[in-house]
Amino acid sequence: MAGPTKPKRATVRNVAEEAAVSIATVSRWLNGSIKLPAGTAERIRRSIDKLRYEPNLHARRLSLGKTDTLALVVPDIADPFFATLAGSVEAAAESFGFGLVLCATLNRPAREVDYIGRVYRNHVDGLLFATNHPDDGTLLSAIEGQSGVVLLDEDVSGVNAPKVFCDNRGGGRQATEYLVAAGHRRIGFIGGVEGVMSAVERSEGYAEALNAANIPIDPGLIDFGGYTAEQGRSATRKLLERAEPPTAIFASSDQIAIGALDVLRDAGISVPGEISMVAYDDVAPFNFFSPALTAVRQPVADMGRRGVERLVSQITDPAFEMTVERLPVQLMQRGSVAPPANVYRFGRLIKTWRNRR
Amino acid sequence: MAGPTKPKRATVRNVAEEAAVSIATVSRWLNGSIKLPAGTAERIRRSIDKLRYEPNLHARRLSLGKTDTLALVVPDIADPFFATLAGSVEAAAESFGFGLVLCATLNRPAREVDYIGRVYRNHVDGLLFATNHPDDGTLLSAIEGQSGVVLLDEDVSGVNAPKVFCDNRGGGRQATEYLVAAGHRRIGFIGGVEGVMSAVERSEGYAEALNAANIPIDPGLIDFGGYTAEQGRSATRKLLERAEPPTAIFASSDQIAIGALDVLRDAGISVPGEISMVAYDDVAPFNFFSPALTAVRQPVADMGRRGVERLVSQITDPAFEMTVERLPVQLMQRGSVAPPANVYRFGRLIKTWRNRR
DNA sequence: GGCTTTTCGTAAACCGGTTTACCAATTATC
DNA sequence: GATAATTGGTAAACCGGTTTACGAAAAGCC
Repeated sequence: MAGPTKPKRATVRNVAEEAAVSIATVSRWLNGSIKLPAGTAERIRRSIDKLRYEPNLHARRLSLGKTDTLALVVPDIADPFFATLAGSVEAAAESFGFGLVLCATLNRPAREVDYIGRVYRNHVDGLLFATNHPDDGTLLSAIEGQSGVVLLDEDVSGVNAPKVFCDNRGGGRQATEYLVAAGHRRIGFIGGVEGVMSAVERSEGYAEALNAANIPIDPGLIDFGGYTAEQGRSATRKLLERAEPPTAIFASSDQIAIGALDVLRDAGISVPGEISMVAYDDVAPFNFFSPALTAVRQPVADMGRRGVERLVSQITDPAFEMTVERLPVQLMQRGSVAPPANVYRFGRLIKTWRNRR
Repeated sequence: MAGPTKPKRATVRNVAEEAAVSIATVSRWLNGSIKLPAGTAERIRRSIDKLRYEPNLHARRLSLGKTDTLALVVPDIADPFFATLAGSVEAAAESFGFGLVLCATLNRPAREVDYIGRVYRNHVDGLLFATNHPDDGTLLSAIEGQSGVVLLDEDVSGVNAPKVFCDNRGGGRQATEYLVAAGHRRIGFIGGVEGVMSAVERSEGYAEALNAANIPIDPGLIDFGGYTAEQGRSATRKLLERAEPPTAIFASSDQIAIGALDVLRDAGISVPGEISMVAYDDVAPFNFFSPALTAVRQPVADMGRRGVERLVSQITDPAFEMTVERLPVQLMQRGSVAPPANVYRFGRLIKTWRNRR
C-alpha cells in the first residue's frame, strides 16, 4: 500500500471550470469586487463547496504583496512579562483580522536585525518590537526608514516610530515615595540594564522622589545590570556588604525582586521586618509570596493591545501620525513594606537590623 | 514632499540581467543545484550585493509548496506553562531551520480546528498541538488523516499521530506516595478537566499510591474541574466544608495550587502546619512561596524540544514511524509537606486542625 | 578527426492567485 | 432608431520564484 500522498487541493481554475465561468469572475466575486446575477453566483458557490476550494495563501500573498500578519519581537517568550504581552497582542491582532507570528530574539542582535528585516521582506505587514538592552546603533539603522514598526515597552533611541511605553518615571517615583512615606531614607535601587530607557527613567523617578524628600542620593545604593533574577541576587549581595545596608530595596522588575528575596532569605533577613521591598511589573503571582510583595503594576496587556491598534492604523491609514504614548502604572500595596528597622533619632543612628542579629 | 513609498525590491530577473546570465542560472546557483565557473559565480554574487537582492519568500513558498515554518498551538500563551513550552519549541524549531508561528486557541474549538487546517492549507509544514480539554470528536476528525501533526502534553483520544507526553501517572503516584510517607491518609485530589488524559492519569497515579498503602479511596476527596486557579479555589472550599477535611492536598497544576493557597490563607489555615500541599508542573516560582511549595516538576522544555524533533523527522523522513513517548517527571521536595496535624491513634481521631482553632 | 561526455547556460512552463483592459449583449436616453 | 451607459463576463499579464527539457561549446577518449 502506498504511503499517504498529499491531497490535491482545488484551485480557482477548477472552480471556474466547474461553474462554467472564467477565473477572473470567480476571483472577483470572491473578493466582492463584482456582483453577479443570482444564477451565476449560485453556481460558483456550489462549485466551491463541491471541490472544497480554499484559496492558496501563498499565491494570494505573492499576488497582493501583503500578508495580513503581524510579528511580535520579544527577547524571551518564556519570561512571564513578555508572555503576558504576547497574549494580549495575539488577541488584539486577531480582533483586527491579523495573524501573529512570535519571535524570540534571546537578545542576540543578529536575530533582532533579522526579524526587523522581515517587514521589509514582506514576511509580515507590520512588527511590534520590544527589546531590553541598549542599542549601539545597530537597531536604529535597522529600523530607520522601515515603516510598519512600533516600539513597545522599551525605546530604541533615535528611532522615529510610533511608541507605546509605560510611565517608568512615575512608577519609580511612586514606589520610592511609598518607601519614603514609610520612613525609609536608605533605599537601594536595583535597576535593569544600564542605559536602557526604562531603567534610566525608573531611576530618575527614584531620584525625584528622594530629592522631593530632601534625601541625598547615594550612588552606592544604586545598581544597574539587567532585569534578571541574577542581577537581583548580585546587587542585593553588594547592598548587604555595605557598612550601612539599605532599609528598603526598590527592585525594578519581578525577576530582580525574586533574586533579591532569594539572597535575603539565605541571609536570614526578614522582609519587611528588616528590609522592605517594592517590586516592578507585577506579573508574577506576588500576592502568594510571603510576604505578599508590594509592586508597581505595569499595564502589560493594555500596552500590547494599544501597540496593535497603533500598528494597524499605521498600516492602513495613510494619514497616520507617529506618537509616543505613556500608559499609567499603579502601585499595588501589599505586605512587603514596613517602617524601617533602622531608626534615626536626632540624626543619630540608634538601631540597625545588624544590631538585632 | 511625497510620503514614504515602498522601496522596490530587486528580483532574480534583475540580478540575472545585471550579471548577464539567465534567471534559471541564478536560481539554481543560489539553491546549490549547479556549480558555475568562478567568473560567472562572481558576477552573480556581485549583482546580488549591488542590488541588495533577497528572494521573495511568498514566491518561493508558492513555487515550492513548503514554508519551512512550524506552528505551535496552545490554549493560552500567557499561561506560564505554555509560555515555557513555547520558548523551548521556538528554540528547537530555529535549530532545525524552521520558523515558528504561535497560536493561542483560548480553548475555542473553532480556533483549534482552524489552526489544524493550516497544515493542510500549507500555511505551515507541521504543527505541534497542545490542548487542555477533552475532545468530543471534533479534534479527532480534524486531525485525522492530517500528516504533520504531533500531539504535545495532552492526548486527543483516537488520534494516530506522534505524541510526546509526560509521565502523568508516575507523577501522580510520586506525589501521593510522598504524602502518604509523611503520614497522610486523607489526601484531597484536585484535578484538571474531567476526562482529559493528564487529569485521568494523575488521578490513577493517586489511586495507585493509595491502594498500595491500603488506604481506601474516598470519592469525596476527589474533584475535577480544570487546571485553573479558580478550580483550585472552589475545590479547596468544598474540601474544607467536609466533616473531615483532608490533611493534605495534591493540586495537579501550578494554578490550582495557587488558588488553593489563596483559600487556605483566607481561612487562616497554615501550610504545611495544618494542611500539606503538593503541586504539579513547577513552572511557577514556587521556591519563593512561603512555604516553598513541593511540586512535581514536568520537563516542559524537554517536551517542547522532543516534540519538534519528532515533527521535523516526520516531515523530512518518509520512513517515519509514529510513537508515543513519555518523559519522566521529578518530585521537587520543598517545604509544603509535613506530617498531618490530624493524628489517629489506635484508629481513633485524637486531634484535627479544626480542634486547634 | 570524429564521437561521446561533461560543462555552462537558456527558454519556457509552472505554482495559484489578482487585476487590467476590453468586449458583447442589454438596457437607458434622447 | 441611433447612441450612450450599464451589465455580465473574458483573455491575458503579472506577482517572483523553481524546475524541466534542451542546446551549444568545451573537454575527454579512441
